[in-house]
This record gives sequence, C-alpha cells and structure tokens, in this order.
Amino acid sequence: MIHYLSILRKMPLFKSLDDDNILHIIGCLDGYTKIYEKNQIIYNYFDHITSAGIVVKGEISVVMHNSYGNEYALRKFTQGTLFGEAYACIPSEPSAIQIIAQKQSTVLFLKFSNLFLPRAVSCPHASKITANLLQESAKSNIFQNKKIQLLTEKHIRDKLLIYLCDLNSSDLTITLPFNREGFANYLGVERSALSRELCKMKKEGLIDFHKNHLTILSDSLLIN
Amino acid sequence: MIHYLSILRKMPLFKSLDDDNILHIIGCLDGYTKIYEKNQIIYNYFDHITSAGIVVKGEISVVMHNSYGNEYALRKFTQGTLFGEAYACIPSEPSAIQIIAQKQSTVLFLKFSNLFLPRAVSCPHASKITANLLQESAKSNIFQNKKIQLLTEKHIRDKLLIYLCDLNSSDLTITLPFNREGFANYLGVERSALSRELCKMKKEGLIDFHKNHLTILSDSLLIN
DNA sequence: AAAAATCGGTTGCTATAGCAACCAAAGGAG
DNA sequence: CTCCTTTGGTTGCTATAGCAACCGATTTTT
Repeated sequence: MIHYLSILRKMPLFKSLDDDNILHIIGCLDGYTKIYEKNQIIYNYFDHITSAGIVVKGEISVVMHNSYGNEYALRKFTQGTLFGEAYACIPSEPSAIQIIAQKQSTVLFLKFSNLFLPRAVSCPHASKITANLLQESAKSNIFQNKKIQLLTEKHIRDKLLIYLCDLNSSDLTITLPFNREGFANYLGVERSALSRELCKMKKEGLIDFHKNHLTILSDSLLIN
Repeated sequence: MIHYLSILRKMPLFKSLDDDNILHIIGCLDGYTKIYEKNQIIYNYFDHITSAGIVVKGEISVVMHNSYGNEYALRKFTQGTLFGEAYACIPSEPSAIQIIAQKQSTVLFLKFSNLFLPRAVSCPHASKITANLLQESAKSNIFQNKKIQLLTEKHIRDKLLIYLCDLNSSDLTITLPFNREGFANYLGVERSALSRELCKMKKEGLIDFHKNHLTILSDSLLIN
C-alpha cells in the first residue's frame, strides 16, 4: 500500500480519479520514488526529461542561471505539487532549467511520455490524466504569461506593483515566499536596488514591511 | 466540404487524425469561423475565453500593454497556428493578453473547454486531440521559459545574445520577425537603447545588420 | 507626384539600477 | 553561550538604459 496516496488524492492532476485508478496509473506511467538530499540536483541543464516529478515530501525549486552564473529561482514547489511536466511531454527538448532539492525531499516520478503511446490514448484513465495535465499545463502557461508581463516592465517599482497586483490577495498583509535575495532574483533585479526601492516606498507611505512580511498601506497601489 | 482542411491536416494539433476525424472533432468542439479586419480585437483583456483560435488565413498577434500603456508583442501567429489554447482550457481565468488581427484574417474557433466534459474523455478522437494539445501546451511552456530567461537578463547585450543563441539557426544571417521597435518591445527595452547597443556591436565587429537582417560575424557570440 | 506617416539611427540629459563593499542584526551550529 | 553564517539595509560610484527630441530615409497614402 502506498502511504502517500493521501497527498496524490488532493492534487488537481488526479481529479476525478479514485485510489484504484491512481495506483493503476502510477503503474502505467512507470512510477517510482526517489529520495534527494538538500541541494542535490534532480534535473540538470540539457537533460532530456521523460518523467515529471511530484513532491511527496520536502521542497524543491526550479532555477535558472543568468549569463554571469548567478542563480535565480523560477518557482518553488512543496508537497503535493507537480514539476517538470512540460519537458516530460517533450523529451526531445533539452532542459533549460535546473531542478534542485531545497531540503531532503521525496519525489515520485511519472513517465508522462507514456501518455502519448497509442494504448494510453484509448485508456479512459490515462485520458483523464492527460486532460487534467492539460489544465495544469495551461495554468502554468498563464502563470508564465504574467511573469513575462512583470519582467517586461522597465522599472523596479513597476515590477513590484505588478507582483503585488497579481497576488490578488484579499489581505493587505502579504507574506512573500522569498527572502530578499530570492525576491530580487524573481523580479530580475539587483538585491540592493530592490532594497532601495522598497525603502523608498516605505518612506512615501505606500507600504510597510519587515523581512518577508509586507503590508500595502495605499489602496491606490493596486488600482493601476 | 471545408476548404481549409488542408491547413488543419498539417498542424501538430491534428497529428494522427484523418480528415473524417478532424471534421468530427470540429463538430464536437462547436467549431465556427469568423473573419476579422486589420487591427480588430479578437480577444481582449479580462475576457473569459472558452474557445481557442486557429489562424486559417492572415496574421494575428498576441500583445500586452505595460503600465504606461505601451504595447508589446508576445508572439505573432500566421496560417496554421493555434492561439489562446491556455485560456480556453481555464475559462475562469480572465485574459491578461490581447489578441489582435494584424491583417484581414480568418479564424476557426474551437471550444476546447468541451474536451473536459465526461463524454470527451471517453472519446478516443477527443483524447487524441487532448494529447496533441498537451504537447502544444508543453512546447509553449518551454518557449515561455526561454523568454523568461531572456527577460531576466539585466543588460541589453545579454538579452540579445540569448535571443540569438535561442534561434539556434544553422545560418549566420538571420531575418528578425520584427521591425526595430517590435524587437525592442520583445526584449523589454527602449528602442533607442537597442539601436545604440546594436551599433556598438557592429562597431566591435561582432555583428552586421541592415533593417531586420542580422549577420553574426563572431562565432564566440554563440558560445556562452 | 506630393504629402503624410513610419522607421531607424543619433544624441544629450538624467534617472535608474548595477556593482561592490561594508555593517549590524538575526539565526543556526556546536 | 559563543562563533560563524546568513540576511538585509546602506551607500558611493558608475555604467547603463530610459526618455525625449530630431532628422533623414523609406514607405504608404491620397
């Protein structure tokens, strides 16, 4: 009996599938788990990826390096999230990203390229997974569109405003999922420049912040 | 008889499907065509999109506007290409993009949200489309990853180098799919600053260019 | 063919952001 | 508890890029 089934059951990927279906699918997709230590590389640049991963335990992050070798995080994934699914669907494309365990993590690998075999297309369970996966992929697309919009802004302040708007939080106090350096990397700017801009906005009375907790003081921030 | 079937047949979306299947699918997905005039808006910001489009004739572009209202093109699509598929799979998400006809264009709309109905999941033809669509979506994801990498670079020269590397062209002379302003928007920089940098690189003997034709003179450009 | 619009290079000015270096506070390890 | 590492604010300097404006060349419109 697979003990992490309770995690999978909640994932959008397995929506409308019962435990038996899930176990069946894991078999069809050559599922296996592997444990990674902190900072261990799960997928590296130029890898040809055939299996996507599901974080069963721990935390992993998807990173890139810019041309000077500085690392920047694209996304972080915790328990119950899927990563690498785009590359797993297009194994011919060498990976332009690196995936690293942030702490000791257990990953369930599923060979999504199997979904394109003739037998999968005619299997209703596999088709359901394919449909769910398509929605996940579409969500990821939309998310990336927003990131592209953010990065296209020319000034740090504008990037920050877009970031805050996109959060769409009902709460005016936000807990950022980064430390300052990570946030700067995410926005594609220099840490010191980000600090400078944040402090400027604090002085102007627009926001307040301590560490990774940020409060929006002026509603006008979120209008444009 | 649908006269644009010859276009659809070549699309990855309809891979492994014969003409009868394609016509059947178009029916299932409530397919219909519509003609747009130059500069007409096909999808607007905040639209809830349920149908993706296929360019049957003409050219359309996917654009965004930054916070100062300047337009920038994300992608251009010509005959035989698919657009809006991500939003069509997640109709609840309001569009963050605008899609505009660049010239008089004919678009075939397919209601992809139908793919998630129970009857579609159990139909092998629909499942085939779903699988093909998943691969298209995955490709789009990978493409966007590269764009994110490009935009995260801090300097214009670095953005240019990544752009040129990603083209992966065997030919050292490249025809850019933009005019200068469009190129600047794509890279997320100022036109004048781009011109300045291009001319600098020309003076340094790295590249040569006239209008939208660019030649790489130094192989070392493409190494890093 | 003339007029108008677009396009692309140029340039001066300036704000911005990158970069490096320093330091204080907080957090973790032993 | 102490030491060491990480984190984040600060600052001076400077290169870069944004912005506006101009102009000549090319293209499109009428």
